[in-house]
Amino acid sequence: MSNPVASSSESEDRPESSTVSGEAASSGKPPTPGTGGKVKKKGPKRIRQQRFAFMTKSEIDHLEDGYRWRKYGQKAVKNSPFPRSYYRCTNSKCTVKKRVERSSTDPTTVITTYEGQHCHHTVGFPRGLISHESAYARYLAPSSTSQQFSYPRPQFPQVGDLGPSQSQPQVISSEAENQPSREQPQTSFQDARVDQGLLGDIVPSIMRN
DNA sequence: CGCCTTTGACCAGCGC
DNA sequence: GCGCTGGTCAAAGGCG
Repeated sequence: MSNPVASSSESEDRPESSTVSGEAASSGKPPTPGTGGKVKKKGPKRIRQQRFAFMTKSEIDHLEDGYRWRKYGQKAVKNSPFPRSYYRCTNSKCTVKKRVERSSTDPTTVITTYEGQHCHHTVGFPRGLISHESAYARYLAPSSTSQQFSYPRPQFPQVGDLGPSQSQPQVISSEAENQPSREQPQTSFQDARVDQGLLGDIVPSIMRN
């Protein structure tokens, strides 16, 4: 069985202590023209933002979540024939970023990683689309999400469990690096609430029919 | 006209 | 010290 979770967790489990987004420095974004130094200027220490990764069985790379995203980059990922896309919330006040990549082991599985938290509400569904990701929009929503998520163990749900129930995102990794004491064995992860609440949002009536 | 997508190049961090 | 990978920015083009 090809358990995409393994591969996905790999990408999230790796020591990317540096691959964090320092919106403070990033937002500074000094033009530094002429010399060609157009790349972002990193601060002395990047602050890890709250990350939230999950997998979704879908053929669509870019899933709607109620927010508007602007693609700002795409890179080929090693060990994966599929490129990774980088999205950023179009809201200038919002620094949330999103990475979308397909599982190399399961082309039908899309791994989405949210970084940061939305400082605004959804803009509705500009494209008239509703997707399962809307559930995660709630996660990122400032009004409904204050708790931090963290998996102390690499025990992620198995997508295979989904079976025919496709289009259901599976939380594969979530961490709140922002927390000074991220060592919270018993996090406030409302499994039940999340599970139920998510499913309710994940599979709206429109999709359940 | 405005917004979004695409592509190339550059830099920083990490590993060997 | 060098090389590789990941991540981000900037410019141009296309579409609505």
